[in-house]
Amino acid sequence: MGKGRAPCCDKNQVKKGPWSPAEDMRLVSFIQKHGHQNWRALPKQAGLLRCGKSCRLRWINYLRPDVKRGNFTKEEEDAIISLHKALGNRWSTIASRLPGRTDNEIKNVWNTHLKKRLSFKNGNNSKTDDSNESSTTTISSSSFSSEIPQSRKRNSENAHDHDHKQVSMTTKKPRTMDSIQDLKSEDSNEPKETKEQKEFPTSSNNSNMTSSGQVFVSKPEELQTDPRSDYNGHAALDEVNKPEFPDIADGIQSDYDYDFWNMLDGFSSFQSNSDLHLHIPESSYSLNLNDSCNNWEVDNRMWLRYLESELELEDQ
DNA sequence: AAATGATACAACCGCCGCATT
DNA sequence: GAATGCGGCGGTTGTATCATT
Repeated sequence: MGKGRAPCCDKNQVKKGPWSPAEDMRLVSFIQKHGHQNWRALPKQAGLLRCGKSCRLRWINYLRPDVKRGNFTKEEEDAIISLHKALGNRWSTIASRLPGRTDNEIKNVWNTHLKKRLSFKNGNNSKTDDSNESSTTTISSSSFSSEIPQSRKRNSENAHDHDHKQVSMTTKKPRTMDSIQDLKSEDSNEPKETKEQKEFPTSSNNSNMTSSGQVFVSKPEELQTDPRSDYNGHAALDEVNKPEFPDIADGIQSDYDYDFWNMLDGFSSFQSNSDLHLHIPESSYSLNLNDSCNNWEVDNRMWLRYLESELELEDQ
C-alpha cells in the first residue's frame, strides 16, 4: 500500500462538531428505515453532511435505542474497575460486558472518575484532585446517578447565546434519559450480557438491531438538544422529511426549549401505549426484517406525530 | 459580580485488522 | 499475495458548565 489511505471523506464537505437535533433525527430516522449496512454511504443516502464515521459514532454512542445514559451503578463501576484490571484499556471489550454502555462512555468515566478514585485509594492521594475526588467518590458512582448532575444540569435560564455548535455536547440532558432508563430497566435483566456479548464482542451490538443493522425504533429521545435554546422543532421535523439536506451545516438552529425535554420525558407513556419497540429482547433479532419493518415504520411515524403534536406543530 | 480553575463528556483523529477484489 | 475499502478501536481534544476564589 504505498499510496497511503484515502481519507474516509472529504473533510471540506462534511460538517464537524456537535450534532444538531435535526441531524440526529435524520440519522435515527434513516437507520430505522434502512439500517446501517454501509456507514460510508449512509450520510449521503440519509442526506447528512457528515462523515460516515461520525454517523457511526453518533449512533453507537448516543442514538442507539438501548444506549444507557447516566446512572452508573456501583456494580457497573466495580465491573469497570475489575475489567480494566484484567483487560486494560480495551474499552470496547469492557463495554461489551456492560449492556447499554458504550466504550466512549466507559472511557470517560474511567478517565474522569475511576482512575482518580483508584489512585486515591492506592494511596496516591496526590492531593487536591484526589481529595476532591474522595469527597465526591460518591460522585463517581452516583455522579452519574443524579446527584452531581444536579449541579451539572444545564440551567435553562442561563441561556447565553452560544453557538449552536455545542448543542449536543452540552445538551446532555442526561437526566431526561432517566425515563428511558426506567423503561429499559424493565428488561435490563435479560440475559443480554451472557449470550449476546459473547457473540457480539463490540459495544455496538447492544442495540436493538437486526443483523442488517436495521433498528427497532426507539424514540429519538436520545437526541441531544439544548434546553436553553429555542429549538424550532418544526424545522427539525421538516429536515427529517426532506429528501435532501443541503444546508445542514449552517441551516439548522438546534434550539430546543427546555419544555421540550419535559415533553420527551412524558413520551415514555406514549411509548408504552403504542408498543414502541424500545427494548426488544434478543430473540427479536431474528425477526424477519420485512415483517418488522412496517411496524416500526408505523411506530416511527407515530412518534413523529406525537412529537409534532406535543410541539404544537401539527399541520394546521 | 467577575475571573479562574476543574470537571465532564461528545466528538474527532489516526491507526489497525479483517474482508473483499 | 497485494491492494483497497470499511468498520472499529483507543487516545486525545474542545468546550460548556459548575465551583471556587
